[in-house]
Amino acid sequence: MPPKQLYSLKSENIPRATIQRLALYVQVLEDLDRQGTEVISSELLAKACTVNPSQIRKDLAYFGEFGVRGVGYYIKDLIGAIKQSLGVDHVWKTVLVGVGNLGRALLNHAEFRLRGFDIIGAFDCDPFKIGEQVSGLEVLCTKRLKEKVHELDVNLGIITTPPERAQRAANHLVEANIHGILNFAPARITVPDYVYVEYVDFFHHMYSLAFHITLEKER
Amino acid sequence: MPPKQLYSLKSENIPRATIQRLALYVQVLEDLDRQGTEVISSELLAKACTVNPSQIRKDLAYFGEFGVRGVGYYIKDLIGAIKQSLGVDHVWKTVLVGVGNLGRALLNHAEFRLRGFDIIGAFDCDPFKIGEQVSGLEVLCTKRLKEKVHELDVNLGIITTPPERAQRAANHLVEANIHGILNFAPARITVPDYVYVEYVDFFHHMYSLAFHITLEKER
DNA sequence: GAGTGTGAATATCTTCACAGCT
DNA sequence: AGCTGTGAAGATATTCACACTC
Repeated sequence: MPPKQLYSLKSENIPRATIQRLALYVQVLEDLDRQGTEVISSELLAKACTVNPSQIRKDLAYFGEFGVRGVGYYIKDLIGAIKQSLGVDHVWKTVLVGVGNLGRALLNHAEFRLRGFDIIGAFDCDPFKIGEQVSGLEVLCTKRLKEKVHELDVNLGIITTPPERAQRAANHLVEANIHGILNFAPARITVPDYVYVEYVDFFHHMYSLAFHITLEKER
Repeated sequence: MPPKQLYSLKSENIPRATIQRLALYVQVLEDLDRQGTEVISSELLAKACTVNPSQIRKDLAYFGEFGVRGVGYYIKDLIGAIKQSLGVDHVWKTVLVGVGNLGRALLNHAEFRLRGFDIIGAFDCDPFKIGEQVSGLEVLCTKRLKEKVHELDVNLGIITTPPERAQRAANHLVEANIHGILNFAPARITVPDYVYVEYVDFFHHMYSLAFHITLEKER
C-alpha cells in the first residue's frame, strides 16, 4: 500500500509536458495576481498561455479539483494548489558547481531565491577561484561538496562547468546524495536511476530557431 | 509548386521533438568525432543519447538517407547532413537585448561563436550601461536596434531583460524585422505569426526537478 | 552478417463534447 | 447560465519488426 500523500495524485503517469505547463501556469497566474485579478476561467488562462482550455483542466485534474463550476478558478488558491502539487511550496536548498560566467550570473540572479530555490553553496576546482566571494558566498573546492551538502541538507545541484568537466561535477553531486541536477553544460551526464536530471542547452534552442527560420524562408 | 530545396525534406510536419533530438545528436556526434570515432550505428548513438534506435533512424529519415546498411553512419558526414538539415551550416548573426548578469554571461560565452551564432550587437535601455564595453562590443541604446540590425543583416535576437521589459524588447526585435527570438525572460511575449519564439526558463526546469524528487520521496 | 529505412502497431498526448455542479 | 471535470475520439509520437541493401 502506498504511503499517504500530501496531495491527491490521481494518476501515476503524469505527462512530462503537463509538469512544464504547470510551471507556466504558475508564472502567468502570479502575473495576473500581481495585477489584481482574483478569478479566471480555463478559457482566459488558456489564452494567456497559448494552450487549449481543456488542456488546462486536464492538467489540473491530475492533482485534484481546484475550480468552481460556473465560476472558474480563484487565482491565489490555484497558485497555492499547483505549487503544492509540484512540491515548490517550500524552499529548496541548492548548490552550484562551476563558477564561470554563467555560474556567476546565476548566483547573482535574485529570482532564484524569490522562486524558492536558495543557492547556498558555490563550488569550483580552479584554485584561483576558490576563496573568492560571489554574491555573498565563498567559492569552495569541489572536494568539500559532500561535506557541505550533508551539513546543510541540500537537495538540488546546478552544473555550470565547461562540458568536459560536467561528468565529474555530476559524480560529486551523486556522491553527496543529491537527487536532482540541473545541467547547463552542453554534455550528457550519466547518473544512477534515482537521480533526476534536467538539461538546459541554449544551443538546442538556437538550432531550433535556425531550423524554423530556414524552413519559413524556403516556403 | 514549392521552390527547390537545398536539402530533401520528406515531410512537411516534422515533430518539434525531432528537431530537439537532432541538436542533441549533433552534440554527441561532435564529441565522438573529437574522440576519433569514424562510424557509428543507430544502436550505439541511441545509447549515448538515451533514446530508442528506431527513433534516431526515423528522425533522420525526415531529411534523407544518411546511413549505409550493414555499416552505420559516417560520423563526419552525418554531422554535416544534420547541420545542413537544421540550417546551422553557416553563421547566424545575432543581437542581444538586456545587458544584465545573464546577458553579460552570454556575451562572454565563447561557445556561441563556436557553434555558429555570432552575437554582433548588445542593447540596453539603461543609460548607465550604454557605452560600456562588454566582450568587445559597445552596449547601444535599444532605440538604435532597428538601424543596426538592418546595417549588419541580423537574423536572430536574444532577450535577457527582466520579465517586465521582455515585451518591449520583443517589439523592438519584431520592428527590426527579426524572425527568431530566444527569450530568457520569465514572461510570455506576443509577436506576429511569422516570428518564431523559443523560451528558456530555468525555473520551469527547477520546478520539474522539485516535482520529480517529491514524487520519488513519497514512494 | 549487420544495420539501415520504413510500414504497421502501439503508446501517449491533445482536443472534443457534454454531463453535472454552483 | 456558466464553467468545470472527464470519458470518448482524434491526433501525434514512439517503438516494433522485418524487408532490403551493403
